[in-house]
Amino acid sequence: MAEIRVYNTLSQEKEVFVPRKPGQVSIYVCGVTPYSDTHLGHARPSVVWDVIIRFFRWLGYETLHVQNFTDVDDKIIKKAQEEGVSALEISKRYIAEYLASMDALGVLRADQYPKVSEHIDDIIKLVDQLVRKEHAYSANGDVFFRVASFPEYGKLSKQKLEELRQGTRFEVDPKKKDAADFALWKSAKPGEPAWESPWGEGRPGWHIECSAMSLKYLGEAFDFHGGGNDLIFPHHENEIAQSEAATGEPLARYWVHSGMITLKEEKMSKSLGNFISLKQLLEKYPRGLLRFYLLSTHYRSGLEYYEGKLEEMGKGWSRLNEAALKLQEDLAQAQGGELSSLDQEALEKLDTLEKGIIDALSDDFNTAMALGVLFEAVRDINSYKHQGGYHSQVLQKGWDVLRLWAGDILGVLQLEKQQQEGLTDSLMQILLSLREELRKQKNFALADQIRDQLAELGVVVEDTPQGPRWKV
RNA sequence: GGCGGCAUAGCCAAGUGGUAAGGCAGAGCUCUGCAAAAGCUCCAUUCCCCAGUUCGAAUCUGGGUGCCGCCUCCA
Repeated sequence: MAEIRVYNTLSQEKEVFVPRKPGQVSIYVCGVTPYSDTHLGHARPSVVWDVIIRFFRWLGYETLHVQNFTDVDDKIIKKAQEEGVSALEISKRYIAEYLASMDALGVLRADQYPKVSEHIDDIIKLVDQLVRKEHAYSANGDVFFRVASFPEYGKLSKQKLEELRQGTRFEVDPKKKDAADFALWKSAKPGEPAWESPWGEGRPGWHIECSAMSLKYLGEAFDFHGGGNDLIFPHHENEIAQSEAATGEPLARYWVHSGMITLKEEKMSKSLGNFISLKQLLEKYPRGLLRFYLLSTHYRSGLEYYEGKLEEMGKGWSRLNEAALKLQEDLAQAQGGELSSLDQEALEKLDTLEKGIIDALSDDFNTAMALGVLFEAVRDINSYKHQGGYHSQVLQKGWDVLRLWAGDILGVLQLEKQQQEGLTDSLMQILLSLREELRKQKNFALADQIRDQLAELGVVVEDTPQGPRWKV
């Protein structure tokens, strides 16, 4: 089994991955607060973790993937009040929207999607435990985490407690004993969702849900905790404090954070109002291209989005996709027989390249490099065919490599023709065979007219030695 | 102000001590009725700047400069 190296935000170094339990990988990825449409920024961690999980499975690991929905939150409540519906109704709507978008992106479903609203008891128990251990205190129905009681506070974000106290830009809640303390439980305000608790009616603060739910579904010291790097502070820092103060065990072994998507060099976010809706992108671009774009840069780097970016990337992507598509067609006509030196050489190259892909993904999930190697494979395969190679073993190997890595693991291929009924296919067959007849009769004027008019509809016809192909 | 990160060709982007992957764009050629697709060749003596360590640095150290993120809800 290949050695996996992972950059751990906690140690700020690449570390060799050693699972908590041999052969098993446990993963908690912070999900979304469902109060508005899913945007491109949300797609990044989802697709990155999708690839990581697919890769681990290919390596033979059993994976357990938990992703939460923070469905009790100020923004949801506000939205609900604006629309005059219940908070639950809002979160339900946007959870469905989120899952539909992720399905459309080809992201595998998590094993569990725990919601705050369904884990109030677990949260209360955890808060209570922290209060008993004097890591937390109640004040007029609120409960705060006593940051000073956890000496390692700041270890993830590399913040010093003193700096944090000074850096507070907001008015400090006078009920807090320390400016850096944070709420575990908030007392109920009129008209807001509230639950009974030992401290009176109220609801959980942000952060505590992830501690409670990750503990419940994954236990202590699970393998990976992930999310966008904007969650490092305060969210993940506070999770660590809560969980580790309560259990005395590490929360997670490896902290993996993905970079932000920026728009005009500014972070894409709901609060800035500069987000690109995922739903809109999915209507406009193929799923495979979207994933190709998201995976074209290392997951920790920032990724710029701008109008026309997908079009630019589309040219490269379609070369990769077309190569796979053609290979699939070629397989039907492939020939067997003895392997020539050309065949032999091609097989060896493909073998080396496949190892390169595995190495790239093993080294901190370097999808950008894996894609680079896949392009080399495409060039080699095309070149092989250009030289007259047609051996089934080689074509099969090429197809296997592309299908597995570009297809099954990275998920950037789009092999099915998009939005295309069987009827269109049949009609195109008729049209193209007629055009072939015209070309045989050297009636190029008419043949070109057909091709040009199809092009106007967005249908591209290519005349190849194996006959005409078409694509949208 | 504190913390973290980044700076590689016109653009996107790998590369963490051994002499610059890959993609797009561009130039030439092959194939082709023409086109498209595909292939071949070319396209960074050089990696923001300045010092240093080293036989050797894009890669390590120190100092600049610029940009991004976090410190407030955020993927």
